[in-house]
Amino acid sequence: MTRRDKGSSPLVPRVAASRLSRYLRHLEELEARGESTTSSQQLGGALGVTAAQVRKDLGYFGQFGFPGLGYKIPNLIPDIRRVLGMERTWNVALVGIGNLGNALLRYKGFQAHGFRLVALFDASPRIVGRTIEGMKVHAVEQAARVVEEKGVELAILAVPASAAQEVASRLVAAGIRGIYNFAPVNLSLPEHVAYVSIDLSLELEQLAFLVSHRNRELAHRSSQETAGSGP
Amino acid sequence: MTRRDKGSSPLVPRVAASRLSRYLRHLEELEARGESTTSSQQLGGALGVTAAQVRKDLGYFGQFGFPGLGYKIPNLIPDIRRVLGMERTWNVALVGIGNLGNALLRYKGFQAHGFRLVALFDASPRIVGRTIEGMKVHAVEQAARVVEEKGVELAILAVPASAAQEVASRLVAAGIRGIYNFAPVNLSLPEHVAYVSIDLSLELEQLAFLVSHRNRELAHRSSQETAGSGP
DNA sequence: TAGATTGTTAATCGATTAACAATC
DNA sequence: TAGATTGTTAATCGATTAACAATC
Repeated sequence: MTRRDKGSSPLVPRVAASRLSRYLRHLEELEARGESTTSSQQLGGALGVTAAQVRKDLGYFGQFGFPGLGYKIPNLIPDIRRVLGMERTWNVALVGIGNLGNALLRYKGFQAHGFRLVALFDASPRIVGRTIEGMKVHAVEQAARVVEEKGVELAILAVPASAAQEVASRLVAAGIRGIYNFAPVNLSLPEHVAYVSIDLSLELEQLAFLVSHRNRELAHRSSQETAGSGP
Repeated sequence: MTRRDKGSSPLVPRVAASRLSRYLRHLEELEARGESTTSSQQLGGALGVTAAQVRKDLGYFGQFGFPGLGYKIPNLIPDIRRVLGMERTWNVALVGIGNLGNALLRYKGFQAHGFRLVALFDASPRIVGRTIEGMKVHAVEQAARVVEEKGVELAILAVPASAAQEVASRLVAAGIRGIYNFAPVNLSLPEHVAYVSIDLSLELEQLAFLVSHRNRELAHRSSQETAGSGP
């Protein structure tokens, strides 16, 4: 229970970085529309956060704006990219070519955002050795060599829950620096390896929860009136 | 800026419900292993949250435990299921059969968790009318009819960002009650429609951010020693 | 009974919002 | 200059943790 990591986390709230990505998205859109400046007010308004929040979030990383004028979009975009580590391309491996893996493999969204898929891995001997989308599928045992050869930095983990921890450990041993996990398990990883997890079923369950709940609320409200004017 | 919704949100912290899903997962695993009781201590330990957090989260929804004894797994599982609205099956439509949609279509995870895919939609005339996995693909224009006929309650939205808002509005008009959105846009939906959003690229960007950051940290630390013993 | 563990209230912590001096 | 908007400090809000009486 000792709070040893006091110094490593408190500067930047975890959610601030995630909002930064959203700001970036929107700024790119504004730029595409030919806009050249914006303000915390405008940016926040578009994304449903307060102007203060926008300024605070940016403030964690530097001073990017001009009092009285706002933010210059052509400057702010690369500034945020730099902060997010997106001024460069990241080499990514996909591990697990099942249903989900196959989809992610063909998903164009990652490439569009500065990620390059450079290696494929799978456990099944029926798949290992095959070539998919121009890439050879390697056995996970080959991770160390392939990671080295291809300069893989991040791994997308789309293997069954039962295999996830073992595969993750192997990837860590192979020198991977971040894991994007789709398996519904809590991986235990060394501190120096970054970790983002998405549980697709869990999120859908959350939606079911919200729907059930919203019902109860509405049932409650309907004692007054039906379908009030939403904001 | 008027806080009108004071009464609608404060009782249950948004994250508590999401932890509930994780508790449920772990409890199911414990049950499969033949365990019959657990404690907030044990449950929290396994998932990386404090015992107090576990008790608090459950406390939002009722009293499920027995002082001195802990929780009875065969009771707690259905209790949480009920809270989450997972004591029943949900009928789901998949909208958008592109790369991602195709994957989600074949993804077995949802079925395993009480969701049933009952309808497919797409905008492309090349796909509409085809049968995939035993389901006919409908045009989005048919949403109202199909939603009614098949009893669709939730929709998985896997369409391009540019189409997302329009399709979402159509689904809402068709009577859908919740949207699980994979398009990287902020949908604006009426209050009575629940909404969960996942942005796959954004999350990967977060991973890149974490890796970049962790580097800076390590670089900092390495002025003292290389690769200290992590907790 | 003694030991264990809950449910819940109070204390702490962190993140969001408001406010405002600095400044373009 | 006057008006606008930043960066940042202080105030508020909400969520997490600690503590402990109730109770099995």
